[in-house]
Amino acid sequence: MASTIHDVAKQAGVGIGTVSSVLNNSRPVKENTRQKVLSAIAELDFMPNSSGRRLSMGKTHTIGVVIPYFTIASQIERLRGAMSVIVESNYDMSLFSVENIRQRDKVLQTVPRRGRVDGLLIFSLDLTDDNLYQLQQEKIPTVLIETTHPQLSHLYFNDVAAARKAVEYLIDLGHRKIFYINEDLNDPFGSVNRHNRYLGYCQALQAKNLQVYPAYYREGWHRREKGRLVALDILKLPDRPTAIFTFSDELALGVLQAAQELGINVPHELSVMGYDDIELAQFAHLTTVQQHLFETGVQGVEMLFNVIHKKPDLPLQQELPTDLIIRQTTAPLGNYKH
Amino acid sequence: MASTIHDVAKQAGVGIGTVSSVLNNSRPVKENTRQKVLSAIAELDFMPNSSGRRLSMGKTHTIGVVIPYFTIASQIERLRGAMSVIVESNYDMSLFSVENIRQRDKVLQTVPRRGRVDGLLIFSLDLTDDNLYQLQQEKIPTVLIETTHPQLSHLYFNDVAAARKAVEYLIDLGHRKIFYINEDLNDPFGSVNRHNRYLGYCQALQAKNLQVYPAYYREGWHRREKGRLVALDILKLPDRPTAIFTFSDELALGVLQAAQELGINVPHELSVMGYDDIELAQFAHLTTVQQHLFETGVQGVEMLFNVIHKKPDLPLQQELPTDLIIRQTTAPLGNYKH
DNA sequence: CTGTTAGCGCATTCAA
DNA sequence: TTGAATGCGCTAACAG
Repeated sequence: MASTIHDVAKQAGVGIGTVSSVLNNSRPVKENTRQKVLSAIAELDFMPNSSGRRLSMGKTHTIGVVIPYFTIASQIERLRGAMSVIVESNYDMSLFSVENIRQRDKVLQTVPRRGRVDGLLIFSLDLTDDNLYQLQQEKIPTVLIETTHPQLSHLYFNDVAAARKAVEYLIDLGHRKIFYINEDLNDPFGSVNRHNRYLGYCQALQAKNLQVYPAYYREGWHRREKGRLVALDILKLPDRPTAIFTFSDELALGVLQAAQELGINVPHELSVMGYDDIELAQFAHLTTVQQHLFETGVQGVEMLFNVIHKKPDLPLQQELPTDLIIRQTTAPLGNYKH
Repeated sequence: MASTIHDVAKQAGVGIGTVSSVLNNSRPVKENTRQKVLSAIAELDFMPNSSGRRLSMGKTHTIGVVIPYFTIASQIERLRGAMSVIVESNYDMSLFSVENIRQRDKVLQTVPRRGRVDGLLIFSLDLTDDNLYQLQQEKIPTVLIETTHPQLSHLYFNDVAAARKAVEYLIDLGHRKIFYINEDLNDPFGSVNRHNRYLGYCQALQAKNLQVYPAYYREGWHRREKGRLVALDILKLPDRPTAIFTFSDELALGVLQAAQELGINVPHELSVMGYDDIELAQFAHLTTVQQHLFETGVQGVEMLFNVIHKKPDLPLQQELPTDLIIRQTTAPLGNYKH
């Protein structure tokens, strides 16, 4: 049915080696025979079978992208960035969504095999020793995004510094009662950045000689609704905060919703600071920490191509910048009486 | 390096045929030898090479998903739905983003080949005759979503009826000056649904004995910003509309933004009706036509599996329901004076 | 410059 | 019940 390299060879009256040479420019071919081959290819509408080529070359020309919590807007933004590079290369993108530990372990022990993908881009997943062992076994080029690992190439953010800068900004506005709503520290996929952002929060307070009150620390899940519920709780306190910093924009959007429901004016009665700068953040005029999500995806793929083609001895590591984006959910303390 | 079926056979002291039989349960194996094979597999941490299996079986166990305008929220929602099914099957998902005609033609003439994917899921793309020809040539199972084609399986919406219902709702609220902001009718990827929704708009007016004014028809692009610009234009008219219906939620969000800038109260001075029900629509309390985006992705993959496994003679076709979601951007006319 | 051949790793048929 | 041989379509080494 679909024609093969043999059909082309026969049609052109040459051997299959010559056809292959024309296809891949792998060795010089006399112009005359090249033309014969090319027209045979055109007549038969031939295109080399991908499976055959994969097996023969031992390459898949496929990049696997592993994404936890595919429902999160920030992950989609990164994916878009990664896609924009891959679509212009001659690689395919295979997508693996991971929503729980079972799926993570299944993906991490079946996907990184020769013959499956040439390289792996892993988003926001702290790897277990078992996971790492699997990767090392097969020597599959791997790049981590938004996580670090001493033995793997990665692209990471300085979460401590970024969170610290954000909270210092709130302090400089005059705020003293600043709550932090974190994501679950027991997340199955790891919580290094959760720890780090909290650390940044603490460092900011200490740098300004303010005390860290454990009572100002709360945890939500990564859904907007959770942020709303936690905020409703906090904002009903007799001595409620004048500012809330959250682990993610999703949580912050929930906080905004809660404030609206309680008739609390943002930013005059309450400042809200998010983290991520997802598309919705702009719509909600949310002050937040920008992660350059799209750009991260782009650079992740570029780093992965580097690892695949240049096979560096040591893992590549690169820190990415973050920026504070001031919008309209933060304001100086005391501008407003209620 | 990575072990092969031969290594396993040697380790277990059997032939490779036996190992293959154990792996695929393709023929009975004596329990004793099965155990020997299984423990050899465990010892060597063997997993069959995907490329070898693909070539031998002539199947890729990969579903290709083609998505135009990967930046659009509604497409992501559908993708999530599709992913939720594929991740639990033993298929991989290969993603192909298509942002322009060049990319569309490249993808549609290189991807649907044997050895590349076993099936193709195509979102929101009106196919050209050339595109169709490519698909037919290779007989690759294909399912279209949000487009129709007599010769291909597809999942579609009754855009005419849905738009009509939406506009009739506005009319029933008392509105008479109802603008429609469409997307570009010259979109390179096709405009059947753009035509259909406009048709529904016209039908609604005619059914209520109202006239269709060409002046009430505008076009934007699919970005929010475009919706905003068009709306700014419309809302400054001396005889501005009391209601605006848009092709997409993105456009509607732009309209809301414009109204806010001009100090026009929604819904009391202006009703706004979107289309899609993306996640943001809920956040913006936008009245809209729900497309069940996630569910569409789910059903698309299920239909594709049907086509792949049962090879029906005729293309499968299924109409999907749409619902009007009333939120807070529409209100009866005349409740408010300005 | 080009035709032939030997694998790549597997599933499967044919013998035994 | 099992081992050996064949072929999937291709690339690359080998030989001319």
